[in-house]
Amino acid sequence: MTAATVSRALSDHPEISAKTKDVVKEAALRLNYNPNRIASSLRSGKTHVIGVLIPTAENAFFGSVIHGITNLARKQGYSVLIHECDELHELEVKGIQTFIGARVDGIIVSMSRNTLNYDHFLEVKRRNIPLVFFDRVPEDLGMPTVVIDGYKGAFLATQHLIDQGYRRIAHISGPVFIRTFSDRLNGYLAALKANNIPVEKELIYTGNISIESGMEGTRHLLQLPQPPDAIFAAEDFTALGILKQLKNSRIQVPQQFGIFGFCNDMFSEHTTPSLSTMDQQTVVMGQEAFKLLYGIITSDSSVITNNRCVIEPIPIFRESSLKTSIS
Amino acid sequence: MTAATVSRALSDHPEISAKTKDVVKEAALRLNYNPNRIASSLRSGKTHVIGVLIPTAENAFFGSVIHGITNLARKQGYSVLIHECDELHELEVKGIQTFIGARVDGIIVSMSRNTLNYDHFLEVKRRNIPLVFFDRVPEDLGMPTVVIDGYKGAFLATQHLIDQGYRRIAHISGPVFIRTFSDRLNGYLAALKANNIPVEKELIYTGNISIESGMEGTRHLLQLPQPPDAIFAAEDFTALGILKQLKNSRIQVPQQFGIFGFCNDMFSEHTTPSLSTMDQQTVVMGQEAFKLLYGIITSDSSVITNNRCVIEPIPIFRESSLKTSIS
DNA sequence: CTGAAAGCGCTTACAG
DNA sequence: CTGAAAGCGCTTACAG
Repeated sequence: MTAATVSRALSDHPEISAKTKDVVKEAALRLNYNPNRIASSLRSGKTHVIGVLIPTAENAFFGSVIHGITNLARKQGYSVLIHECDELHELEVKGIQTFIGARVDGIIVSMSRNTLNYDHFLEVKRRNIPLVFFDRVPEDLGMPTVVIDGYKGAFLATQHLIDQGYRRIAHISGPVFIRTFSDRLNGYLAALKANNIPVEKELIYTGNISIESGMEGTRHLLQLPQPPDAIFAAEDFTALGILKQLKNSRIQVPQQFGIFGFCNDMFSEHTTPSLSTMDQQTVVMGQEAFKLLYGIITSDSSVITNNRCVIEPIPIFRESSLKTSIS
Repeated sequence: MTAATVSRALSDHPEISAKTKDVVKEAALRLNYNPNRIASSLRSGKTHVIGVLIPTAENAFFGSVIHGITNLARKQGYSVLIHECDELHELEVKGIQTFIGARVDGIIVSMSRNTLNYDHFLEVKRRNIPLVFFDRVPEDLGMPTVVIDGYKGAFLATQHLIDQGYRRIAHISGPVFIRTFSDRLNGYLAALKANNIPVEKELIYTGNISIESGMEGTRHLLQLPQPPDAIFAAEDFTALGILKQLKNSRIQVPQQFGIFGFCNDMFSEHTTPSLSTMDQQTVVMGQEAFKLLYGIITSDSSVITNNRCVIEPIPIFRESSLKTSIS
């Protein structure tokens, strides 16, 4: 029996007899034979490895997305290479080069905050390596992406605060040059408009995604001539800062003041009061990213129609915004 | 110029002239040449890939350790393959087989809770693939491990509660058949002894690492004839449950009751009051695991002397245990 | 249904 | 200092 026959038997080649397959498989098991995937990859041109490039694994969001990706990947026989860029464009480029060197079958990326130059992604495209982005996606590159509907999430959050009877609703945003945060700002603005509430520019504070900026923004908003009685925060750390500052100022949440966050971070259900927020379905996001990539890898045609997946945000109503259920 | 010369020039082989190297490197850059690492691996027998096997990436602890591993690995030119076992022994075995098939240069493992059979690890050893464990390590396999000093952490936490003036200190443990939790239980017992405090069995409640079991344990302890006035919890979710139950029972923390947790989970600094806990230096743990593995990979001798790395726990004193600074 | 042969793209011992 | 040749362990088109 030759290596060719063994190879075919182990991969269930249709032209091999059942008897031969049995003999080969039994022997493989007995001898603890573990095929060399490196050799297989070199010959077949398929590595069954995908690369995942993220800012950092030290972050519940990305950890959760990785979980979604690897779980589905394993079921389809793919292994996952992880690279972190630590928000450095240079390391992002290096990660892509490593993936190309490893001849991965596809790449999933969430960009560094500091990436403005897309040459490395264009190089991936030039080499016809399937590429999917999630959450932090490049604009106008026409590449497949998975994102959360931040506009809708912000709209729903703001509408909820209005429905709960809050009258002046402020927004503490993140850096709005980032699409993620401008989307949420726009959703907030749209909800005000839909309720015929005039937009007041002084009620919009630009923060930087941190507890400190949440506190700072709150102090700023509270000393306005007409302070707000609720804040929609662009993400949960900001919301936590708002909560801390209101406690310092002895303002009751949610009775006197409402808070709504975004992200459903680990801690948000454990604060006192617990934080209302938008869940981003992070595991689903990872799964959808892999599905999109897998679809491209396995499609013979290079034309992918549905190349944009939008995840629904799920409102999580907790104590910080439920005025009516308390009063 | 032959492929051999190019290969040598690119890897800075000492026998190649500087001029040739320059020519080759310039051309490589100009043509966007990216060497095929698969072919290189097949020939050289080194993949420069390590495998990391964890229960799940959807957990801040493991995400943080991965961060520590990948950061150091990248600096040494290694890529990281991730596999999750979802606490299933079967998937753990599959992950090891995948790593062997991928011919990784080394493997880092934190075991599934349900792993009792070590055959897959012995197979790794038999194939002389360097293997390092962290946190959840097998007993008596004599393999290199990185663990936190849970005994010491528990001792320090208990001593701190005593020093703060708490008189009856209970312990809500995790499943004590797991070494991690028996170590912490023993550290608690040792601290009591060191202070001549008699051990009372009814003050030790066995929980299951959850908010619910923290609450349940607290209810149980509070209805004792002589209830405790402080609890050292084996980990932070349990500590959070304790806090929630004490709030329900209108018991003031830390004035009437002290709480000390373990792990320094994301949420623990954001509860009200914030939770005192033991930080596990998770990033350092990942770094040490990689260092240990790298040492084995690069050592010519297979004799590794220091094959056990013990990480110091760092006490984080927060509101839930600081009675004296308040009164 | 199975075998013989070529080849994936590198690296490296050997020769000069 | 550089080249020619072999070979890593598979897969696959071709032949029978």
